[in-house]
Amino acid sequence: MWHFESGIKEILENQKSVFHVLTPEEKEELKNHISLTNYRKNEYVFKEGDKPSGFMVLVTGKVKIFKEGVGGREQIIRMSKPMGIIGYRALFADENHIATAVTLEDSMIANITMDFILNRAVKNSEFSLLLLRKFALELGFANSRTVSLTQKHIRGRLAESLILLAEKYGFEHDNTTLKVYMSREDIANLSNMTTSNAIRTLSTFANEKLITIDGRKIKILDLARLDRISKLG
Amino acid sequence: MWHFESGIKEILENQKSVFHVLTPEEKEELKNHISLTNYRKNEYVFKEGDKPSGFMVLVTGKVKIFKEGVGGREQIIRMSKPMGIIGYRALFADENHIATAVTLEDSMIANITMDFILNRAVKNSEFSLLLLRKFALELGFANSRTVSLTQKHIRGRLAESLILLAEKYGFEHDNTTLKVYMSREDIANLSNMTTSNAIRTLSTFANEKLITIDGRKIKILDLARLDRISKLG
DNA sequence: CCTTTGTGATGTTATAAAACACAAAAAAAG
DNA sequence: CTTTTTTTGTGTTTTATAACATCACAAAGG
Repeated sequence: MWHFESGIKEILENQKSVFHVLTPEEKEELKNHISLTNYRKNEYVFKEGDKPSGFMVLVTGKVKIFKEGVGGREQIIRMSKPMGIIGYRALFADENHIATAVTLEDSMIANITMDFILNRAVKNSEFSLLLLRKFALELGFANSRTVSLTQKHIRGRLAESLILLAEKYGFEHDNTTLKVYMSREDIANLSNMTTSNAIRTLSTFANEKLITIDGRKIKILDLARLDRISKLG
Repeated sequence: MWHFESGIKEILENQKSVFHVLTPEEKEELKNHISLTNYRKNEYVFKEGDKPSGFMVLVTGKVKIFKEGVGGREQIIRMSKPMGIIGYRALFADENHIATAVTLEDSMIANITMDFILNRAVKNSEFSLLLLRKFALELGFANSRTVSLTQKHIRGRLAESLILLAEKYGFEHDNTTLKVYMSREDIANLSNMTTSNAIRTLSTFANEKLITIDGRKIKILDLARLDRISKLG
């Protein structure tokens, strides 16, 4: 409802936005093809099976993207942070969404018409290359995750998830508290385990002084050792 | 050693080749940036950690692409067939390879310089869009596989792999024999299970008249039921 | 204020699949 | 043709983790 102007500015100028490589003219035109929407915490952005509405950029907030598996079990396949792009896979594959996006906190999301992306942006080869790079990185991430989630043991998977969250969202000013607050269930869905096992293993990690837990507030005490646990499997 | 000319022609003109969308001039120039190499069965095309040598197209043969996981356990993340592109993820991500490619049979592979791709091909927005589409489809596949491999039980995973192989490589003239001959170990590595369990479960499937096995020759007798087993988990 | 609902915590049991062990058969090498 | 190596097949044991069962506590709602 507010901050819309600064949201547009971010999308156009922020170094981390894919659109910052556009020419001034292209940026000007983009303004006519953008709409911004505010979402409250735990709102659906799109659902598995939905027809994609456009190319989306998360302006502020956090979003989880998950797939529904056997017996409704959710697997979080990606976490998005500001200036991250979402829903673009389905657009370029010309398919419906194969995953669901839900906000983790209040968020603002920009929706850019596919028409603009296809008929303007992609004509700019720097933009194309940047998108190709985004896809390549995400594909690499997905492939690595497949191996981790299938082969690592529970401790390794949880350690990897904690490191992932630390790298993605960073820390609060104390430099140890994870700047993301997820339910145990979400942590479990990110790490391919049951909620009970996420809770149990987090407790074990706390006992081992790798982390401290205070509700949803997680402090990383020993990143090096978490890393070893993750790499070991 | 032979068939090189027809190999080039395939790459330029086959509808399934990404390069068929290039203009005649671009195709002409591409000829100066291609090299063709023959590989024998079970040869490495590239290894995890290698610097990518170029954009590759599998002209003839079959290639498996796998990642090494915990304790050296291999996970096959992709199977490639003629006109499939390989090694492109690392190029666009500007990273070293994160997976290893090995031929399943004698194969011919074209290597196109990245210089040509970046400075010529990507300027053609139809080509860019096609590549973006390839990436989008592969990412969707990877995400779906992550969920299948982590959540489905052994029978479901094996059934899914058999269906995958059938869709990818098709059947011999009898319309039932899979047109791909893999070791039990490879089937296991594709399906995230141990070799023993792949062998055992294949035998079970044969007993249930879902398939017949004769060495590495697998006949699919009841695709519908395999599909149900796969979907059920 | 009490009731309901959601989340977190922990112990117990059940089970799917890995790990292990050993043959037999097939393929490759000498 | 024999020997060696690789691949396939099968039974047994072990183990990691899901499933289940409570319980405690906090938050939300009437």
